[in-house]
Amino acid sequence: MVKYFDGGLDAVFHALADPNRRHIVEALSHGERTVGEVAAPLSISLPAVSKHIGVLERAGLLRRRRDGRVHRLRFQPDALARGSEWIETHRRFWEESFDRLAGYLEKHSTQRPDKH
Amino acid sequence: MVKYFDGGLDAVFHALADPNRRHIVEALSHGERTVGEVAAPLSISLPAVSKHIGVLERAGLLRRRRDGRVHRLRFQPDALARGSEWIETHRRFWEESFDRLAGYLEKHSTQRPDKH
DNA sequence: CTCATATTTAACTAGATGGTTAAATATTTT
DNA sequence: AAAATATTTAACCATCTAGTTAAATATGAG
Repeated sequence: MVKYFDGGLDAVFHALADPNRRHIVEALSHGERTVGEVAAPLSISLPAVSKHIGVLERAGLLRRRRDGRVHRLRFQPDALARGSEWIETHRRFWEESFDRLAGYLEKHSTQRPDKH
Repeated sequence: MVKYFDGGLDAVFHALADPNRRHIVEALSHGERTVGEVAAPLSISLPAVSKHIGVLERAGLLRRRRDGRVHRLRFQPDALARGSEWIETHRRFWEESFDRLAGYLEKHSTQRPDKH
């Protein structure tokens, strides 16, 4: 199996593919929160939240700081930026293709372009 | 049964969390491709590719057009835009928090803000 | 009609995921 | 020291995933 290194995009997108985990990221996007604070509005058990936090942590989306008996979680925007970059790169490719087609159509406005 | 069936964020991010599927999206970002063309560079069986295409299709990331015995696949950037929007929204929240903190520090430059 | 090509569907499998409850660990409070 | 609080780890389970090979479907070509 040809598994190429992709800079953690698998982990980042996988982490974002769950509504509870996105909810956690949303909570952290407003500031630092403890595990309990982040867990409160979710309708799952604390161990389940703990696992979700682990997934986000391994994906690089949050950082944990132990403060006494609470763990304070902090959003880590760089990992999110990596996901965003991949998406924007491919949206841009598409838009450029679209622009090239538009340009072609402008020059050859009476005929439709070949399919390839 | 298939878990990620609609074009929601779960489905979009889940679809992007696999390198083979991202490779397919990359191929399509350069233009329309058939199933066979998209499958050629991947080191997995055709049925496996067919399933990946189904995942991308259900996530709204591509559209299929039957043309004789080939299926032509077209990238669908709107779904990607939805993923991007979620990411950018939360990066923005974070940056705004950061800006507010910066503004606070500017006004109260001799003291550090409370951790709260 | 028959053969070849393009793609999907079916049936199966090993391993991952997301949830649970119960127990363990670490720290603060009394 | 004992009790309370915050969080993780362990053990378990049902379902989902990503892959496989073999068979089915649909269309095109000779």
